[in-house]
Amino acid sequence: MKTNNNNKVIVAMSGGVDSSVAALLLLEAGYDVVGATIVTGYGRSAEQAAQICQQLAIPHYLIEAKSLFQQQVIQPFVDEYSSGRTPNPCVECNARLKFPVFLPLMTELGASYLATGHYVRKVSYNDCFTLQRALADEKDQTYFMYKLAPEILAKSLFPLGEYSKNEVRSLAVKEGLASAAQKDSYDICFIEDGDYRNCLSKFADIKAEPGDIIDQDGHILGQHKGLSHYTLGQRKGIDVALGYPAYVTGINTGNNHLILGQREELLSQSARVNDLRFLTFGSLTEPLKALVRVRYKAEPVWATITQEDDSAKIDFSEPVWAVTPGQSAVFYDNDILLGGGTII
RNA sequence: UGGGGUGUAGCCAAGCGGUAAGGCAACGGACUUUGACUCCGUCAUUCGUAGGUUCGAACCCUACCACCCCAG
Repeated sequence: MKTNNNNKVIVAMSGGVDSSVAALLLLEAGYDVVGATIVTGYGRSAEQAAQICQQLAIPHYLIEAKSLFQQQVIQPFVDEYSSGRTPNPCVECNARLKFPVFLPLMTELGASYLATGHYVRKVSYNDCFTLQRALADEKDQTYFMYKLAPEILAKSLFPLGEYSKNEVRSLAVKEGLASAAQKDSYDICFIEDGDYRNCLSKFADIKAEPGDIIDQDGHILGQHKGLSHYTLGQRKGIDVALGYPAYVTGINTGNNHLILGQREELLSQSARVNDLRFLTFGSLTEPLKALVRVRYKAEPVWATITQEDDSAKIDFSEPVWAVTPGQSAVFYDNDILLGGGTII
């Protein structure tokens, strides 16, 4: 193994501002910085990342991961939609691809650390490493990171945790980095035109099978374009005018029905999750009271989490809107990430 | 066929002689490292058609057309 006090760090470089500045900050802090970019075949090309590395005078490596990406991210994404759930590919990508894929290179180069441009802070809690929400709370990305393996988290560095987006951007400008003016990336990275629906059929032979749109009482309101076009709580794109805003309240793959209803019908007092993960302890021997976020950018809600094997029941202290199977429920102690699970 | 009713944007719908509310949907934008939600903006020179009355009509009159209901 490498010496424990070497300060070689691999920075995951996307070519955007955030990862560029992460590399910059580590250089300034005296780390031995190496840049590396994952090639998935989607999203930004590696060219800009290479250019940034050149500017920073650091080596740049490419990591080929096309088929791994297909297998670990895209396929599960498609499968989830096929079964009427709504996947969160970023959570899976972080856990299964974005971080693990660097491990071989770390070994090869003898690097001690892996750094990314995520807005999160690594902290110790209960003698474990976990994440604290970013100082700039509105940019926080801990929601997407709860499935990170502890051994990977132990080696990770997140230089941007204390910075605001504006600070990061002005650092890039000040340094004259090529990414300084780069527009932020939004939406799923492998969806090119911003609409996942158009791509679903390209990725796999997912059958867009039209069917009935019905209300609570079974009245037919219209025709849907295939259940994978919809998610719980969706209002837009249904093309049904009821006189009041209508939301997707149910997706029934059994009879291929899309169920519409009023907003209030989507409130739930509890939820179940599986694939339970805790970063700060093994498992729950007694119910845990914690703040729970049911989606990225949602007000956290106090809840009681009761573990049952690999799954858990979550009882909310107040009704939560549109708890959606396939999405993640993430647990916090104030701003400390405790863990999470996939809503079923 | 006789009697009654209704025809306003994609859907629902106000308007009742003074120069087209609103809701839903749709579209555009903002927000956003998931899907969503939310927010902002846009959306009938024209009221089934053709005439007529009037200074002026979606609103009154006439005819025609369409649809609905009740009679048969």
